[in-house]
Amino acid sequence: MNLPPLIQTFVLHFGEMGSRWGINRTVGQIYALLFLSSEPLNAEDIVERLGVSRSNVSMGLKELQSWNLVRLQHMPGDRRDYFSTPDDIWQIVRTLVEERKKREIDPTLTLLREVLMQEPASTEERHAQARMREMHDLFELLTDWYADMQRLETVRLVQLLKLGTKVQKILDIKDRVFLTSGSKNRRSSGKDK
Amino acid sequence: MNLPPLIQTFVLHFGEMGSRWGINRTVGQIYALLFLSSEPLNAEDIVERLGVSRSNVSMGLKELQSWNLVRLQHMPGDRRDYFSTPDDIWQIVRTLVEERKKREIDPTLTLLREVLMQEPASTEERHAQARMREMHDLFELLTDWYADMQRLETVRLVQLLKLGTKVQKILDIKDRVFLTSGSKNRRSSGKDK
DNA sequence: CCGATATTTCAGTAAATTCTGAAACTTCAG
DNA sequence: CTGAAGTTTCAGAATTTACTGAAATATCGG
Repeated sequence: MNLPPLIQTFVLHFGEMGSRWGINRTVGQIYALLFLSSEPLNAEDIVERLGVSRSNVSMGLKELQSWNLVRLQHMPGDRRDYFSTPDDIWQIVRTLVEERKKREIDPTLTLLREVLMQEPASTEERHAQARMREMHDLFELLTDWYADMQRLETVRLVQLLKLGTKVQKILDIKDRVFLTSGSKNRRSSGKDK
Repeated sequence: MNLPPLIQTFVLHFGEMGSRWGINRTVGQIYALLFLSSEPLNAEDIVERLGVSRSNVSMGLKELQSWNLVRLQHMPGDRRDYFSTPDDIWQIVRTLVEERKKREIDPTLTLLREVLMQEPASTEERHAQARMREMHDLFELLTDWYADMQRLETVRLVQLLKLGTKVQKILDIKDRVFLTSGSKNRRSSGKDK
């Protein structure tokens, strides 16, 4: 591996982290390298820097493309493929979450819906179905919320995240403003440190 | 594998899903089984139902315990260990997120902070550091937000998630309410990097 | 169409992970 | 203290996943 120390540290770390996710070490390293690079890299560049085989890089890049995590581009007068990551890191997060949802959450939701349609044949199955419904409802709540968030512009999304639970206080204020006529619809006042 | 069809479908699915996360098939299956079960199971129960070796179950349970994802309990007059998952599915989510943060995000944040302390030795390293700072700031924003959410009671958390982006509208209303006197105390817009 | 360059595929191997059975250890009742 | 029941550990086997080099395929300028 042929990298400046600072970059190497990061690349190795992401290689290991990749293993914890479904992604393999090389794919993690390639992405880390592209993420840090100021200009797009071609496959041969990556081979040199990471010291892995050309075919391994080819497969890794294919995998990253299937995740929509890299941009493919060309340099004038050069027919090699050059790869880079989006400049906007939030775009990366959005894509990552979207793809994981597509591969993990959506199939699970489909399966849960199917299983919930069936008639339970025993007490045991009845209880299991109740449990699955809890999971289904939770997943649905989360994906609906996620769809909402994904729709926001980044600036607003960041605003909202920065607010954190302060949003609760604002909701209380809103309640007070709109409930001037003594409605019973009050939100209880919580303490948030 | 000796399970009612409905339960088996779910258990198999979670086994495969487990592989996509860092977790192995058996561990995924064990958890799925415990999650659906109406009463706690001992290791031998799990062996029978999943048809895997006793030692495999033992290791799987150890792994789940290290994630704080199972409750260990005892039945009167029986010295075998019985395992179950929390009744409250939100508790499971909280634990899962907490543990993943501990294993994946926190070490990465530590590494990023260390690397950001160093003096870049080249233009390439300088650019890489800038990139790492973007990532650091993003992770920090997300973990701060997460800490806030983790602090909320479940009922309130669900309220908030259900609101989704409607919260935005309320924020706008709040702005209007508080800016009647042309104050400059507006919600800050954009990144403050 | 040719040859030069670039990329992908793929079969075989290497490496890593998972799983098992046997042995070691622990706990507890008598 | 003994032995039965329960649990964990661990070395090796089985399986899965990752990686490589060589061959096949694709692309393009001339």
